[in-house]
Amino acid sequence: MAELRPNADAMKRLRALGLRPTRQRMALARLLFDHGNMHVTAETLYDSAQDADIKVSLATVYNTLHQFTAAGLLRQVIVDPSRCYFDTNVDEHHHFFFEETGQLADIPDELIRSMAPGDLPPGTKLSRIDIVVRLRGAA
Amino acid sequence: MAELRPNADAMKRLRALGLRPTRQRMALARLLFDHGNMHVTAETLYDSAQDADIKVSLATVYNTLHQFTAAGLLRQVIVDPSRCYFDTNVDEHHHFFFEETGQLADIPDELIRSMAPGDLPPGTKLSRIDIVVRLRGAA
DNA sequence: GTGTTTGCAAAGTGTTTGCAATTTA
DNA sequence: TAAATTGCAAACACTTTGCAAACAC
Repeated sequence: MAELRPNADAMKRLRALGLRPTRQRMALARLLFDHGNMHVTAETLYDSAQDADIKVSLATVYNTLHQFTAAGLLRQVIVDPSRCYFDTNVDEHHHFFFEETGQLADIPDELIRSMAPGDLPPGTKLSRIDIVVRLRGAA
Repeated sequence: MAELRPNADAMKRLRALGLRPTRQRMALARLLFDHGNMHVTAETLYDSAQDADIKVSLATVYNTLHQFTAAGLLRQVIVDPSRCYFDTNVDEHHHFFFEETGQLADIPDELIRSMAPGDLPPGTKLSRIDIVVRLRGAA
C-alpha cells in the first residue's frame, strides 16, 4: 500500500545527500523511484506530477532533476538535441531510442555486445547506432 | 591553389542533389568539404564564414546544414543536449567528445571494438560511454 | 529566526519560421 | 519572368535565473 505519511527512509536518504526533504522533492522522488526504472524529461515528470495532484512548479522540477543528478540518483541521457532525458538507472547501460515517439528503453546487457538484426524490438528498423565516448581533460 | 572562379564540379554536385548552387551554398560547401573531415555547429560554421569574408546569414547556415544533411552530405551527431553538431564524415563511425571544450574527434575504426584505457587520447580521463541505438517504427 | 527552497515571470539560448527582397535559371 | 533562395526579425521550445514569499529546522 502507498504510504500515507512522509516516508522516513526517503527523508533520511535525501538528507544524507544534503537535500532538505521538502514536500516537492519527496513527491518527485516517489514518482521517480517507486515505479521501477524510468526515463523522464522535465516535461514528462511535470505532467506526471500534475496527474498525481502534486503541486510543484516546472522550475522546481528542473531544479530537482539537476540536484538528483548531481547527487547520483539520476543519470542524464543524451539522445535528442533539444531535450534532456533523465534515467533512474544510474548503472552503465545503453538505450533504444524510438525516434518517432521520443521513448527510451534500456538495452538488456547481454544484447549490447552482439547485436544482431533479430535483437531489435519487434516492428522496428535500425536507424543508426551512436556511440559517444565522453572525456574529461585535455582538449 | 584555391579556386578563383566558381567550381564547376561542385556546382554539378549540388545541382545533382536538387540544390541550386548559390553563392552561399557553394561557399559553405567549400568550407565544409575542402578541408578534410570537419565537425561543426551552426555557430562555428557561421563564424568560419565570417572569418572567410563570406556574406551569409545564420538562418541560411541552418538551412544549408539541414539541406546538406537531407542530401546525405552531412551527418548529425548528438552529443550535447543544447547544440546540434554536424559531421562531414557520413560513414558509420563514432566519436570522442571533449566535454570541456565541446570538441568532437573521430574514433579510429580499429579502436572501437577493443577500447582499452590506454586507447584514450593522452591527458584525458574516461567520463562515460553513451551508446544509443536509434530505431524507426513501432513504439 | 536563519538559511533553504519554491514559484512565478522574465531572460537566455539555440533553432525555426514568415515574408519581402534578391538571385538563379 | 517564374521559381527558388536569402536575410532579417519575430516566434519558438526548452531551460535557467532573479527575487520575494513560503518553508524547514
